Amino acid sequence: MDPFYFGPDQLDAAAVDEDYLTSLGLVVLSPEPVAPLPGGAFEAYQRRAPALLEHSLQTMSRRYSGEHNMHRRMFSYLRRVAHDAGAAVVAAPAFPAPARESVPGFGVGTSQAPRSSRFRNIMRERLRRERLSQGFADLHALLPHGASSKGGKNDIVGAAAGYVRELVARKEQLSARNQELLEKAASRWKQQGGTRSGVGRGMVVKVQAESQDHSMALGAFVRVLQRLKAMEAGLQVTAIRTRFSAGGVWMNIGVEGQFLLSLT
Amino acid sequence: MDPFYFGPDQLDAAAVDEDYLTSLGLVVLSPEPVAPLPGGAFEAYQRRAPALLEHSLQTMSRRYSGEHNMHRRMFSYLRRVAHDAGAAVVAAPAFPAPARESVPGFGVGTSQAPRSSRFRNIMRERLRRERLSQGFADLHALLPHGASSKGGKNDIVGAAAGYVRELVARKEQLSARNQELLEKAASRWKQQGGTRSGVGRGMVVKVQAESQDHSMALGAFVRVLQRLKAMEAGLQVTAIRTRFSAGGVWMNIGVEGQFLLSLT
DNA sequence: CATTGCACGTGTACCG
DNA sequence: CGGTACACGTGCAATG
Repeated sequence: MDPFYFGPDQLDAAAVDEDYLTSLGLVVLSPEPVAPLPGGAFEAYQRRAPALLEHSLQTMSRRYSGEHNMHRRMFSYLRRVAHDAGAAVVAAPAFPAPARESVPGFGVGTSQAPRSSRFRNIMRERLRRERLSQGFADLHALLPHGASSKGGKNDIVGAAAGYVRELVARKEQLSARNQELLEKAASRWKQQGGTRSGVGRGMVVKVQAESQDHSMALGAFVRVLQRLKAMEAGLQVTAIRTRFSAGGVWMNIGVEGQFLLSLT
Repeated sequence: MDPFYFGPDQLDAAAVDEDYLTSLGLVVLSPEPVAPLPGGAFEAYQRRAPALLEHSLQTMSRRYSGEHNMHRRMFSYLRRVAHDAGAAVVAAPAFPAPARESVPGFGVGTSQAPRSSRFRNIMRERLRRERLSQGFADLHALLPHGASSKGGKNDIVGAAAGYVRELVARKEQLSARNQELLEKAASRWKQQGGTRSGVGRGMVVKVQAESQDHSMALGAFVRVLQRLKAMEAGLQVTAIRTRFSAGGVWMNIGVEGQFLLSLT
């Protein structure tokens, strides 16, 4: 009776939304109140194993095992209180939202027929949200740990966009370099012979190192050779002579062609 | 008066939520009803130009210019109807949701003080959602047109995850191939490496190439030297002797220590 | 009809 | 206290 209080449970209030309540994880069985278990919100997108497949239906929606049920218990509690204590103007406007069946035209009649549709809508929406969060978790899992540090949906999409941009750029650059390399290799093979460069004559580049650490000297030589090789234009290495001795190491490189070597 | 109907406009209902109404784009001025303009939901993530920057604050929230205002007009209409016709039990539970100020404890008193806070909360939430949709649009913009075809948030995150996976895989594969190419660019090479592992002490590693391209030979030698240098454990290079001739090039490397060289 | 998807406003938790 | 972020239930549009 008394249809005031905007009536959160305008129906019998006993077994009104039994399916809804069960959907909240508040089954009537289990007298013990499920244990609080606050669990923190969402647990920071717990990065589940890659799980390349099988995220279809099986282990889905298990993350929300004992999670936000505190909300739900509170909701149920509020609803029950609003029903029990006749007074108490607790204006809880949109908790499970009465709105008997989205029939704004007229209020009476047609009371118990469609009730299950609403419940299924709720469940569908919840599942949709859960799936989306799952997708977020998956996406967050395979982002570099540096980016998307805040672990929020917004940050995740931003970081994903940036990461995709970076990956595409890297991929294109790598592909270009690969193609260039391939092309150069094919081109070089045909371009034999022209070792006789015009103005430049042969000369010898000498590199010496006093350190006794052969490894470091090797590193230096590798760097010099890389530099030399990087100057692809009209430069030919004709000989390399290296000696590692106790007091140091030296390296003579014979080259032909004009070049300008600036060892920083 | 009459605090029943859960009171969507429990206050004076004249200039109750003037800021809220203006936020809905329903300013009192403009007698013409703003024109319907359904506009479709979200316009399928209209892929705005890349806009690498400047999506900070300027042109933001302009996408919702004349968009869902139909909803809002309906909302306002419903609220006005609920206020005018005193009866009419139109249970509109959560439209702008009365809940005078989230003060569930007691209903009377403290009526007009905090009203703006709720409005700012609404605006903040709306802006957050809008930002997230913006991120979705950005992310969707740089996905391959084939994937994420359905243009839904869920599909977008899924497609983004798949795309990232594919990009990473492609990148690694490309990098590996690049390295392999660099290593084996001229597959004509006869890399005869002295892969004498065992407990050997001093020995000579011989590398020969038949190509006349000195640059490629240099690259190969650089790589060999890098490999050698990378084996820091108990390995010493004692001498390097290289000769570049017309018919090819060879390189002898004297090493000491046990090692295991596997030139793939 | 039923289903999918989205935006909305709200309540709550966490952080300065 | 205000700020941010999330999940929630709901209404509405569009698609079968």
